[in-house]
Amino acid sequence: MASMADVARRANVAVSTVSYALNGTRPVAKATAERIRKAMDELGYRPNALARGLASKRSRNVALIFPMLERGLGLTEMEFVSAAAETAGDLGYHLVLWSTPLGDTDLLTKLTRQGLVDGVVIMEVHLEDARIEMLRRNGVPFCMIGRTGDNRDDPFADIDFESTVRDAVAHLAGLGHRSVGFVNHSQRSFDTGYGPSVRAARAFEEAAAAAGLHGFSRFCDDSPAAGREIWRDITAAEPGVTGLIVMNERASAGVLAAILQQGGRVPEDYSVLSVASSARVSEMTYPPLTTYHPPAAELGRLGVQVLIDRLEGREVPLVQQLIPCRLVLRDSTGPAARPHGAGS
Amino acid sequence: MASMADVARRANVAVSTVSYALNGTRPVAKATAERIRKAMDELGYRPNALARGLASKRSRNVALIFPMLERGLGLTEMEFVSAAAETAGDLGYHLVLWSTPLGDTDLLTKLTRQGLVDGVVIMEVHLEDARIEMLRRNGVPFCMIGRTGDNRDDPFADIDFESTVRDAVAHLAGLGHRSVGFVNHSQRSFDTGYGPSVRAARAFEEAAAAAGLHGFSRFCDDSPAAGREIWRDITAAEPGVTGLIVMNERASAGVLAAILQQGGRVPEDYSVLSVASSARVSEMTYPPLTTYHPPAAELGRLGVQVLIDRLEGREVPLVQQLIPCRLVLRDSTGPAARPHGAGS
DNA sequence: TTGAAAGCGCTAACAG
DNA sequence: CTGTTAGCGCTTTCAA
Repeated sequence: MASMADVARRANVAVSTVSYALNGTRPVAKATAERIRKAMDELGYRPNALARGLASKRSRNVALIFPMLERGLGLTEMEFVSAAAETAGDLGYHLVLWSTPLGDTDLLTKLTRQGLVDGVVIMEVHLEDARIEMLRRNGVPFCMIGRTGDNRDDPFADIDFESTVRDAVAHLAGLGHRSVGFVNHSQRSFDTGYGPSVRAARAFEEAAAAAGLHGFSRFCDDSPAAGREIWRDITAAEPGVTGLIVMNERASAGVLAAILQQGGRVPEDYSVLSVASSARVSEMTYPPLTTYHPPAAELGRLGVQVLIDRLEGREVPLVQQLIPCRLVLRDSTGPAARPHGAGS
Repeated sequence: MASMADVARRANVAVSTVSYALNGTRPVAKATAERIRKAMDELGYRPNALARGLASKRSRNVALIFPMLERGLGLTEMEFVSAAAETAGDLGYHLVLWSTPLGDTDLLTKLTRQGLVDGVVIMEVHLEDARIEMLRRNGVPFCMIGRTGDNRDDPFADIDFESTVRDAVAHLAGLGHRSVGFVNHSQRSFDTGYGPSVRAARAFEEAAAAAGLHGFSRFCDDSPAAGREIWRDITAAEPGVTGLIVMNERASAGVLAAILQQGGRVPEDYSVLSVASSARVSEMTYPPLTTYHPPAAELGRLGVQVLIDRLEGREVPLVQQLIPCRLVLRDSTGPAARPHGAGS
């Protein structure tokens, strides 16, 4: 493997000149630069990333802190990771994947101190997140996907759950629905301060009240079975229901199945509107779900872009960006029917 | 950030001794070792990954070569990546994600020469794959997920499509189906030598013949719309069909929808058996799909394990492992009905 | 059982 | 505009 010294020798210059030419850190005469360039590709030279990092104290690696979740990762996460990796590459960085359990601050501290990465993008941030405090304390540059409750001046990119849920409620209200339910993630996710659960729950209450309709909420485990059960529960407790907003991808299939099984029709009798569910999954159900798709790729791109901007010391304003989900109409929503699934 | 010199000073030993103690590369007196250990955690010392890598010429990083596909990544890939990252971490390695277009050998060569990683796990290997040839030529240690056509002595882990498809055919044959179709990925995927498409197609032909049933195949683009279309095509051309094996996750929903739309019932009139489709997606359809689930996590684990074994120079036999998909019974298959969807 | 010292390949003063 | 040189923090000979 050709080293910088080899290149220097072949071009008849000092190694430093090669370095300067390579990084543009200092002006180099045109002729010299050309000789160096030539020597480089005759030798197939590639700078050694480790040596460069060690000397410059900048590895040009960033880590993606990637949750190990019991509930597993979804397609949204896949899109996110994919976009993050691509963006890092485009900006001349490498993306390292750190798969860590949510609570494990110690592991994160260890990883962080190894000097392998210049900063981190951290997923699945909770309202109170010990990991964020650790990063702040240790001066590790970071960008959050999601955000803490107390956040002030740390950069983040997150889904705008508030506006998305508001839009969803407005969408159903506009179709004439007067009694609308919200199916959230599990009670546990809410209790542990999982941002989406907490913010969406609050936003739903407010939006329903503002729209003057009867709104009610349910927590629901992330599984089709739980979705089926929650529908039974809802029809028992809320006989007037005609519209449902579901922010729980796995449960949504169960809800649809339960409705059909009871002889209900979607969307003639009930409208089901999915929130923050990936395109690939929403198109699989019967009927295909009208959905607010999460901006997964945008978030991935933005997260690493913002982080790298900071690392490069650019004079950038603090980025705290909220991106709403985008409505994709499919076949699960329509004008409200009379209650009790009486048909149209 | 405390360095090794700091630790050495505090423990009253030479840096080399600290190094030896840390790596167990040379015996160190018990008392000395203890003093060093103490100094280390008083200082919160963590060895610098770059320096260590530069000096030892082993970065303890491995890359995952991660395809940038037009058709996008699925949940199977997510599970795979997740398991790979976790395994790498468990073995004391870091996983770097290299998102590269399938054909881009040059990019890969560049990345590879930077000395950031000791080896690579490469996904989405095609029957003829220029990337593999490049890795071989440049002496980059690797482990394939999938395999080339000419493969001899390179390690790989792959889904056993042959046996899986054979099992799938046997499953339907056992239920009394005599006319069975196979819905593959796109014609293009087959033509470009995408292993799963090619191997499964061949395996289906053979298994159908061996089982003495009428088998026919169709290529199908990866989308629900294409799935719907293919079903119309099939019912027109193969009126006797009662069973379908679908190795195309996105198309499967379309197939189901088209069947229902034509008034057919699943599984009473038609059995639909999904192959290599993730659990999270198969459970979303109506009815939920009986599926042969891909061993994504196992492959991810195995891939990095095998690679790291080689990197550590362990005396390991060549691993070329095929893992079959695992049958999960859901509601889309049942005993064969009389043809024409006449019902039971 | 331990130390001293020469690099690993590069960057970034410092000096011309 | 270019060269010399001292590290970056570690591993690993060589020598004791």
